[in-house]
Amino acid sequence: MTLTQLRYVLALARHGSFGKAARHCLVAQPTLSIQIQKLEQELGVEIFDRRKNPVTLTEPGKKVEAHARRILDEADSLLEEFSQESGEVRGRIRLGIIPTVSSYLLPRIFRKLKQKYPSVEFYIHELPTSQILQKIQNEELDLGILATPLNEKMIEEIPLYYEPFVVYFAPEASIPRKRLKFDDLQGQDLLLLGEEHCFRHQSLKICGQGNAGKIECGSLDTIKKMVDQGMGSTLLPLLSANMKSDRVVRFQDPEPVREIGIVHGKSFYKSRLLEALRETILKNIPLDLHQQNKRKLIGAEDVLG
Amino acid sequence: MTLTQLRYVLALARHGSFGKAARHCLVAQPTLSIQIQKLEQELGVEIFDRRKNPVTLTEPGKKVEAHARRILDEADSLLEEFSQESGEVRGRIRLGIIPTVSSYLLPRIFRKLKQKYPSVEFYIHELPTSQILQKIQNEELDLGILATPLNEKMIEEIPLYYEPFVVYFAPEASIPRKRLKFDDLQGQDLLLLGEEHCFRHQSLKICGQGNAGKIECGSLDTIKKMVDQGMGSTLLPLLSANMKSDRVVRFQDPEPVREIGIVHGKSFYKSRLLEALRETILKNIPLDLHQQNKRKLIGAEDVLG
DNA sequence: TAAAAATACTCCATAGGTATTTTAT
DNA sequence: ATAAAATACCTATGGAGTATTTTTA
Repeated sequence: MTLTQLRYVLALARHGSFGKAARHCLVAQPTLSIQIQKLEQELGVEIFDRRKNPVTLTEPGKKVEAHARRILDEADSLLEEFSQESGEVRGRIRLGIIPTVSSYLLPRIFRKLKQKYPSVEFYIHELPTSQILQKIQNEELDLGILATPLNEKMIEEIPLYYEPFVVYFAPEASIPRKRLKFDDLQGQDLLLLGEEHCFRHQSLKICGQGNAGKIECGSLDTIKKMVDQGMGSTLLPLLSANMKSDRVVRFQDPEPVREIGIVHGKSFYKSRLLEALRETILKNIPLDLHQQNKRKLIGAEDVLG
Repeated sequence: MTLTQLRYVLALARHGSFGKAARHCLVAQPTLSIQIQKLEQELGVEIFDRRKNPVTLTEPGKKVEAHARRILDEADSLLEEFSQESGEVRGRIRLGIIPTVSSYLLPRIFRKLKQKYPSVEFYIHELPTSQILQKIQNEELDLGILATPLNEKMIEEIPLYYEPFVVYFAPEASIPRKRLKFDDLQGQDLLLLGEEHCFRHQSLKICGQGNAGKIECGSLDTIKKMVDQGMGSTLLPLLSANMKSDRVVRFQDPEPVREIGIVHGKSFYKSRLLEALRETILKNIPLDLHQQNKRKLIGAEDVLG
């Protein structure tokens, strides 16, 4: 039994599929498969029911998972308390990041990143998805943070988190219920970002092509101000919304979410930097964004901004 | 960080020396050294102060140890709950065991051993130390359980537990105090086992050669009966004594103990069987025999029975 | 017939072993 | 001078990778 195997158990229990769990653990699917098998052999129990989809914990599996969680919580707290990132992380990293993530994610992580990895030079470019991909292939950028999955050959994806779409209502608007149903948006006139933003296209997937408003804005902050002026309502990504406002309303399950991931070219060596970045991000966003859970994934394919 | 490394931390903290800890972990000393170093590197802390003798936990080291204990407790409880000993342990084992251990240890473990490892044939021979060693070298026995350390070349030793010597007083005897001092035995006429028992020689190390009694017995059970008849007092190994009797008295620290260990010839492959046996024994003796702690070790060298 | 898990193999990092040197008492 | 820890070097287990086959919805 190894700590790694236990981490795999948690990941598989969370994500319900060997492939997804493997991607979240930054390993290949067979690696995770084999390690789970080995643990099952050692313990002499089937931990997962592979016939079900998504893959489910068996009854003894639930006990194993509970133990694993306690073990890893304790282990992580030890690593937390000390943990020197041994070989100091250094180097240069050129990062592309889409605007609807950038303004709300970077403030949460930038300071900590700088102080934890002072020997890393960060170059950050706020760009739409299409340009990020292009620059990664030209090796003008090392990493991108954007909405996934893209299913682009030549691009490696690593999922980061799942960000719910929320609705931001105009001051006068009547709010149908505390947790919106999917249909509640039909007929609403929504304020949307311009064509170059993938968030616009994802929003349209949610509310239907019909109600694309006549106004297009350049940034979410502009949109929010216009909503405040009563010019209409809009969809926002959760991290950009003021969740304390009673005009910000979430959806019922299955809540629509977008997946935010890190991408890199095939040539990019899996550096400690990537793991450091990923870790820092996950530590500084609300816990419930870590997993997809029962939420409905609004894909990013074919809607590159 | 691995579970193994954490086990090494606990062992080293317990035993205070890399060599001893390694023996208790069934690995070589450099193996343990290196793993401790690696963990220290990863955590960026000195866990142990190697200048001290015995090796001591540093301040941060104490925190690491506390974490490690919690992690391993949880991990062991998981393994306890399931753990299939995967590749079934099978085979034949010829075990020699000295009489002063045999009668009191075997009843504690034999039933459990049989039911946990039904495919193992146990052959058990109650013999004095010298014969066990001889038969191991002739490959007539696979393992021996006896008092260690022996420092015999050609014989591998693995420590098992540390068994206090206690005094069993005759019914009329006056008992000097609740916890005896080392000197309290001087002048007492002790009943002792015959020459062939190493326990006799160890007893004499404790009470001085002077007071070897005139009576020599063949077994501890005989001795106990004679003590009950008022023929004198004696020393007993803790596991053979009825600790509820108020005529059984322990020593103050540093309490004298004998080390009981498993030995085997160099050719004996380290089988799962050995580990199984060791584990079963440790699980079925009082916890405070597991470590030497502050007790005074009465060696078995030069007093082969 | 796709999508996902399992299998086959190859590779390499590293835990573990033996022999030896260094260090501290 | 002796005992213990560290170091050097080797071996081998097993974690991880890619490519492929098997399975199931």
